[in-house]
Parts: sequence; C-alpha cells; structure tokens
Amino acid sequence: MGKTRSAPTLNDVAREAGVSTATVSRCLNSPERVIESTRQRVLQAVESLGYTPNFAAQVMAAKRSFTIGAIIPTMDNAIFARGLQAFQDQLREAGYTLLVSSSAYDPEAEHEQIRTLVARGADGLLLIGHARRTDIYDYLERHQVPSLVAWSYEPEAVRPSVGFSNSGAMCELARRVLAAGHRRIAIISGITKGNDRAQARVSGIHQALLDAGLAADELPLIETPYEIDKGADAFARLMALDPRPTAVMCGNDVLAAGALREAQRLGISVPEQVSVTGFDDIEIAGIVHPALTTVHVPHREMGRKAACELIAMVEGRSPGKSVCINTHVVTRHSLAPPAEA
Amino acid sequence: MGKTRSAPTLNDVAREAGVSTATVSRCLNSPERVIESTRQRVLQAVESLGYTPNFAAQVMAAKRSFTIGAIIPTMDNAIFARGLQAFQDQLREAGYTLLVSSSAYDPEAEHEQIRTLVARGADGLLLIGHARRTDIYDYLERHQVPSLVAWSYEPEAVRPSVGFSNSGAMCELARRVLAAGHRRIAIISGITKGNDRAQARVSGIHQALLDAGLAADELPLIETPYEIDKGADAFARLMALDPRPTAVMCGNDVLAAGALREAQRLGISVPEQVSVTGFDDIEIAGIVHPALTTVHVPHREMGRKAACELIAMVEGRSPGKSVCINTHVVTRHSLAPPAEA
DNA sequence: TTGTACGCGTTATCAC
DNA sequence: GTGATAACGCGTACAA
Repeated sequence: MGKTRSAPTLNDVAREAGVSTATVSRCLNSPERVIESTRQRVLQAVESLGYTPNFAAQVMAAKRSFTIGAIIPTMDNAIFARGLQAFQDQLREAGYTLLVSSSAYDPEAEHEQIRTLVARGADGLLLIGHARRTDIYDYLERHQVPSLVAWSYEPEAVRPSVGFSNSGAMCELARRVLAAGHRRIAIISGITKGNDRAQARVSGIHQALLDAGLAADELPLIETPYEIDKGADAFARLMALDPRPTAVMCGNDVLAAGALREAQRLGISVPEQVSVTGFDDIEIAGIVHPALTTVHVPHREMGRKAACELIAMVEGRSPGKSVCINTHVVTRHSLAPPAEA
Repeated sequence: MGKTRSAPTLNDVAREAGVSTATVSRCLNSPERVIESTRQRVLQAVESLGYTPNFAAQVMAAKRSFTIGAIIPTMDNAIFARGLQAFQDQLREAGYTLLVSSSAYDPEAEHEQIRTLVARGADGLLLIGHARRTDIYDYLERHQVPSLVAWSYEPEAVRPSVGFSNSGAMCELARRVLAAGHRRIAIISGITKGNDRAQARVSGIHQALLDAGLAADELPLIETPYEIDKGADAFARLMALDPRPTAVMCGNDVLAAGALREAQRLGISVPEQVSVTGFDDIEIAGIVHPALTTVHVPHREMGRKAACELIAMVEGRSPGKSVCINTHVVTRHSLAPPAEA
C-alpha cells in the first residue's frame, strides 16, 4: 500500500507472468490468439500490478487511437450539449473516446484546435458548420484524418455532413409568422461572419418573404452573440423602432429567451403586443413564459447519426455520405396574430 | 498541390533544413538555445513542410503532455458549462489543453475515465466533488498525476479542492425560507448516492431547521435526477401531499425550473400559493417565471482558480491547497411569505 | 552552438 | 502458440 513505485509497463507484466511482451500485448488485443493457460497468468499479472496501457505508446505503435475529436463553437450554453452527449454515447458504444474542445466562435482558434486534435492522433474529427478555409481540409487530407460536418446540411456542399437545413427550417417558421398575419418582422440573428448556420437562418426568413411577394431586404436586423443578455439588449433596441415590429424572429432560443426577459421587463406582453420565435427547441424553450414557438431540432438523433457516419469513415467503410435530419416547427404560445392597429 | 504524401516528421524538417533532428527539436522547444541563422532555416522548413509535432511521440519522450483532464458528471445541462469554460480559458492561457469527459453521474464510469485520461498522459485531473473510492487516489498517486476537486469545499477533506460549501450555502438559503415564515418545507434533491454536493445541500437545509429548533427529519424529500421533467414530476407529487408544503426547496435550478413549469401547468401560483427555490444561479434562474430565488455560485471564478491551482500542482509549485469560494443568496420573486391558512 | 545516439512503451512482422 | 526485434517520432544527455 502507498508504496511509491511508478506505473507498471508491458515489460513489468511480461516479467511477472513469465512471458514475452508480445504475448502480453496479444492477450490484451486479440485474446483468441493466445492459449487459455497463459492468458490466465497474464491477466492475473495485469490485475495484480494494476497495469494500464500507455496510450501515447499505443498510438505511436498502432497509428490508431480510437479517438474522435470534436470542435464546437461553445460549451457555454446548451445549444450543442444534447447533440454532443448523444454523439459521445454512440462513440463509446463503438469503442471510441471523444475529445471535445471549443473555439469560442473564433475561426483561428478552431484551426489551431484542429491541428491540436490531429497531433493528438484523433482518428476523425467532427466539425460544426461548413464555413472555414479550404486549406484546413488539405491539412486534414494530408494527415489522412476524415472529418464530418454537423449541425448543417447543404445539398450543394462537397464535404459530407450530418445536419439539417437551417435555411429551410427557418423559412418554414417564417411562413408561419407570415401566415399569422405579421408584416413588420424584425430579426435578432447570431453573428453571421464565419457562421453558415446563422447566415442560413437569416436567408431562410428572407426566402419566405420573397416567396410571399414581400420585400425582404429592409427588415430590421440586429446581429449579436448568442447570449441571453445580448438578446435582451437587441430586443430593447427593436422595440424602440417606429413603427414597432409585431414579430421578432430570433436566431436561436437563447436570444429568444433574452428577448422574452426584456419584454417582461419593459412591460410588453408577448404574444399580445409582439410575437417572438426561437430556434433549436432546447430545454429553456418550454420553460420560458410564454413558451417559445420554435424549430425543433432532433439533436440526439443528429448526434447519433453523426457518430455512426464518422466511425464508418474512420474505419474505411464509407467515403463520407451526407445525412439530412428533419426538423419541424413547434407551436407554443409566443407566436400569435398581431394586434389590429 | 493535393499531393498525397503523409505527415512530415522531425526528420523531414531536419533534412530539409540541413541540420540534425536535435537542432530542430531545440528550435521548437527552446529557441534561445540555437543561433539566429539556423533557426531561420529551420522555421522556414517547418513552415514549408507544414510540420506539426506528433503529440504521442512528444508525450513518450518528454513524459509531459501539457494536458489537463476533467471529468464532469454531465454535459447535458448548463450546471458545469460556465465553470468549465473558465477553467479551459485559464488553462489555455497557461499553455495547457483541456480534455473533458462526462461520467453521467456513474462512479464506475468516472473511474474508467480517470484511467483513460491518465493513460492519455494527462498531467493533472480535475474531479467534481469528494465522494469516490480512495483506491482511485492511490492509482493517481502511483501514476504521479495530481488531482484537484472542484464544485465542493469541505474544511475537513484531505484532498485539495476549489469550491464552495454546498451545505453552508443551502443552509443560508433555508434560513431565508424560514425567516419568510415557512414551516411546511419540502425538498426536491438530486440523487445523493455518490454525490457529496447533493448530500451537503440536503444536510444544509436540515441544519437550518435544527438551528431554528425545528424537527428536520420529517421533511418531505424526493430524490430525482437533475432533469427538468424530473423536477416537474417531483413537484406534482409534493403538491398532492396533505398538508401541502408552502415552500419547495430544490437541489438545483434545473429541478426548480421543472417545478415552476409544473406549478404553472397545475394552476398553482408561485410564490402566492407555494414558494420555490433553486441553487447555482445558472442562466435559466433569471429567465423562468417567476425568477428564481437561488444561491449564486461564481462559477467562472471557481473555474479560473481551479485552473491556477491545478497548474501549480502539476508544475510542482504547490502541494495542493484548498480554496473556498464564497456564494450568496440571490433574492428574486419565487420566494415569498406563505399565505395565511 | 550543433550532432550522435539512446530510450520512452507499445504493436506488428517475422521466425521458431 | 510464442518470443525476439524492428519500427513509431520525439526529447535529451553527452560528446564534439
């Protein structure tokens, strides 16, 4: 107990069991290739020494790490949490480990983290959205690391992706807003620079307006980071407009939650005086008051499918195919027809 | 372009620059130990080849990875997100990378992940809470991997920790509830098995009652996972009690949010008919209706300080000291005096 | 200041 | 079935 010896190696186990290191390695990796009796002795030795394989050495020798890396824009709110959890669960089931890091929506940071994860021997990478420099893909190719894009599906994209149509989903939601009778619509969007999901969501709204024969380019639009407080600030600014919008469509539920909070603070009742919509259908969407009309994204399904596809790519069973996840509008109470003027 | 060559190694760079591998290595790790002119050539070669050091090889040779591991109970909600983000930011500033994995509140899974992270060469580990088998610490000691506990501070704990007094904070909150005049108090706690924070929060409430000369062991108490829906279910069961509690203290904001949602569904008004409290002061606490009276935990501060301390331990500058973070009660609208019978 | 050479712990290719 | 042994890519004494 408490004896200060350092971590045992394959060699120590081999000596303890009276076999060669090769045999110990086989016992652990392909037990069927070693006879029962010796296996017993080896596993016994492994147990008594408390041996754990050195990962770095394994990677070096096997050129394979059973590790998948994921770089998400932020861990700071729940947007990616659910999908990533499902992604990880599925990976674990297949014997892979997930390494996560967050880029804080900074393309340069993302680039650096990609290099870090590759240097760490990640067998494959999960990336969010399509918007990034193409030389990053060259780098990944050179290092033979397959990558899969998630949270976004674009039919014309070359890279494989498992996601949904951000523009299509938002377009459908905008149609509902229009159908309710709204014409003075304002937008609180996330920062669109370097974020194809945010861009697509805005253009989805524009599309719906065009389809309805309305002008789309003069909608009040505020871009702001995905934070509750920012959503609140933006909402306050929009409410100061004249004429005041009758509906505020938000880039995600976090911004919408901020908008609702500010509405309450300002004494503006939702949806009687102004309607508010979100996107994602994360937990807070059903918690806020009034509950948010939003786009439901099946995050768990997306996470699972992304894991399956990426593993298939890593194991050479797939060249990388794209999967489109279906979303749907969830109707709750934050959207209603506008009050008559 | 697009030529399918594999990743360049130190050797390739050395050949390209016309120097030895040792010189290249020095250029990258201690640039001051190599003369300007050669350094130029080497860095030039590094650049043109697009060289990235192989991490596994670095770890093997240097027995050092500049990597810190963290195992949190869940990524599924925002409880740990903020603190962890700050933890990571601070680590990055010091040149360390964070590896996160989640144990789903399963002690066995946590144990396994600890071994995984150690095998991966983590220089130090961040663990949540004190409750775990002691042989895990033996394992860490043998592998010479310093570990730091966070999200919990217990004066009598042997292990270094950066956290707050869960019992003390909850005791203070309970005092407020008592001071408001409540006597029929019910508790919705997280699962206490293997979770010292959950245990401490419950005992904090008991302490407050004892201090007030009241019986503490007959409080209605429901243990349930930290999920909104579970909080809602538990709240419904408590409201069916006779006599009905006038205040429901929840183990965290997630459970409290569920309770509020259920109250609204049941047509029970908060705080007029029943008061509800939370814990953590995560974002939803200010979003729900009515806004939650809860315990504010300075998660970012905790994350930063944990990072500083753990790095100090890893670098041998500290044997591991404990830091207590101060919390305080945030008074919002979900707590009010009970209605007169 | 720079180069040589060994070791890190494992896997995999051979013989035996 | 099992045992030598050569990689794997890098850091670092030690020598020059």
